[in-house]
Amino acid sequence: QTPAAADSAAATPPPVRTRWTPKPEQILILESIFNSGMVNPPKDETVRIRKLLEKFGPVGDANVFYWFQNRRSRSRRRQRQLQAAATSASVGGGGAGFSQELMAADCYYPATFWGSSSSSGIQGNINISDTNNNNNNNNSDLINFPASVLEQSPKFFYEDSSCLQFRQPVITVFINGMSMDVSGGPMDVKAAFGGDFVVVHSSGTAVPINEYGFLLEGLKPGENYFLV
Amino acid sequence: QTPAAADSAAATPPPVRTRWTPKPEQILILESIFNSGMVNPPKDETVRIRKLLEKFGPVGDANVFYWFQNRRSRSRRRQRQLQAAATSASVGGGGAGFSQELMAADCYYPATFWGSSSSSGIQGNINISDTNNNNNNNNSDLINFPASVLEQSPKFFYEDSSCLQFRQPVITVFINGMSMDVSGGPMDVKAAFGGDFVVVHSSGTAVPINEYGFLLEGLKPGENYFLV
DNA sequence: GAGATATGAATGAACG
DNA sequence: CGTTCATTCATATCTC
Repeated sequence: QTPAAADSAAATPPPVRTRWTPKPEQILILESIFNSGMVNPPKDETVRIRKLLEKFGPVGDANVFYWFQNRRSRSRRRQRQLQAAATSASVGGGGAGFSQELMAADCYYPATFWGSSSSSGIQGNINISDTNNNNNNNNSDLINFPASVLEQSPKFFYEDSSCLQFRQPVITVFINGMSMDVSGGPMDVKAAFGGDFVVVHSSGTAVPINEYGFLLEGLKPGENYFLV
Repeated sequence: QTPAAADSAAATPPPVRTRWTPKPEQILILESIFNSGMVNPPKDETVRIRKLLEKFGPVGDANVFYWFQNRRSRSRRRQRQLQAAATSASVGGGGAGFSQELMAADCYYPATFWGSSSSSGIQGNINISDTNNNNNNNNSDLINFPASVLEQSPKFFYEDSSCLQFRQPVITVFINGMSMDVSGGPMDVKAAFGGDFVVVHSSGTAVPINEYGFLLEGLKPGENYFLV
């Protein structure tokens, strides 16, 4: 039953969750299975797991499947992240940021694929989602712009130190008669001027571009060009 | 679900989760990057951004990743919302070459752009994850830096002198009859003009915007536009 | 300081 | 599997 239903609104007392929200007990079970090494349960295992989980609340095979998929994916990502973090050196400030999750060991498992390669239906059953989205919540969500941000204007950069960023010289040229500052090196015409223009020098010769739309050479400071 | 309540433990032992609170300077930087068109920075870019932000306070790659993810999501939703609100406006129109395209305001775009169409490979999309390897090369012989990486409104333009600089050529156009300097590349309409306008060229055609409310292409120097 | 809002973080569900 | 989207949760921030 979709919210549509035509009839009058009002109804939506039934707290229909569009997406599965695992109960703490379910998470505990899933977590322990995962941590035991079974990070990628075959289909039949998935079904068993689902049945186990059902004792604590509605859940479908697909939910279990997705859970493991996400768990593997995110666990691995985190692993990589901090691996990389270790690689990168110091930098003072050391970041903040990351969340908890102590890092359940990501122990890989032989990997038994189920269902052959990929997808193909994960199985069609289920889902809790029986529907609906509902929600009458109307949240307004207007924009926003950190007003406070605009106020405090700071002077940024002025001190650099570790930022190997190469910067390209900015030169001043005349485009269609107007003075303009542009990158001194080869540039992406479309990105810079907003369209696939042919840049023509005042002498009448067009500035050559490569197959990607980049100027092969930078413009010459103080010269006049036209966008055609 | 509240962490409490669960008899047995849940999956979040550490109840104290302090969240990153970006400094005004950091927000300004992030906003300018986003508004410049880089709405979905690849992993390496994310790292660079994080390093830049670190000058103003502790921050991790994950924070940057989440920031862009949330920014895209919320910007997109907002855009969708007001597009829906505008749907009621006459749509088809047929012919008169004028009003017709006023509402063509929303042409979806692939999503990761900023290299503009063809930039050669800088873009890719990855995220925090990335794995590995790859990236071998880096000898770009062409690209240097996405030209579209920049700064957006000429007003704030911290001509700094250090690293990473986001700046795009500024062009002069006429908006509602007034001469005005704007970013030459794709820009965030709302951020630039202060409202969700449809930018109409003097020829009567509307300048297309993407799902985030960004102009797909920059304005043309010296041309006349109207905000509707 | 309770309620409303802005927004960082987390995660289920897809897609390719 | 990596990536991305849509929601949801939780907290920082602001207001009266």
